[in-house]
Amino acid sequence: MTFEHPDREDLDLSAVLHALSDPQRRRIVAELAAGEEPRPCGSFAPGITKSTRTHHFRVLREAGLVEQWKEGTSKMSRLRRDDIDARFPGLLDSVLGSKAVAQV
Amino acid sequence: MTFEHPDREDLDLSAVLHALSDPQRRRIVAELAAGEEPRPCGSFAPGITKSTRTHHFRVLREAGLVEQWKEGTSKMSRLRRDDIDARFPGLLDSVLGSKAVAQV
DNA sequence: GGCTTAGTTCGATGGGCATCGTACCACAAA
DNA sequence: TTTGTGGTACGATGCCCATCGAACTAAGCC
Repeated sequence: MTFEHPDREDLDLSAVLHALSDPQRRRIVAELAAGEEPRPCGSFAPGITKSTRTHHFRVLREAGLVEQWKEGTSKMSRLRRDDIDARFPGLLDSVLGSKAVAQV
Repeated sequence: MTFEHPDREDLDLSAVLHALSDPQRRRIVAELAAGEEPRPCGSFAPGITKSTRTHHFRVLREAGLVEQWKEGTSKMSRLRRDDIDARFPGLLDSVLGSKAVAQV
């Protein structure tokens, strides 16, 4: 089963910035950017409820920041860095920059 | 009369990203970045009400994106590009990049 | 078939936000 | 001093959002 992922050309800057404006989501994105292995959703953002996590991942996915797919019983996530970089060059790097991430 | 402007060290990434996630505010920021002369608030974002414009400028000011001061009967605004660039290098440039601005 | 594990869905809650209109304030010009 | 102009304050409206718990689903394992 797949989910709706916006095409690269359809990425909306407002949606991306809004998705990145939440500290929890920014933390997820930072973790995804750090370790390059796709990981199940459950291994992110400890301390928040499952349903809240589901919500955050949907926001990230619908903004086009992450790609998700099912693998067995868990759901994997990958950062769509290439697409984001193509549409908004430098944005992800600046948001994930050292000072910025420290502020998560 | 002055207004509360956050210090450079107190700039909050979440607040900045949230402020930039609104198309109207992004348009204001883009106009401020384009013409380097400070301009009165009223000359921005035609088509929205005065009160809405006041609201947007307050969000931008409290996020630390613009500096404002009174000059006679009007209120001038200036983009705090130096502070933003110092805290979040590359962020403003990527948000105001050609593709990005075209999407405003 | 049952149990477990990983996520989703749903409803609720509390809060914030973008927008508006109207009333108000401060300053300047006539 | 009166009038106009640029901007603020306030209240209302309608919407969206972050968070939670509880009930549910789907996939694997015993």
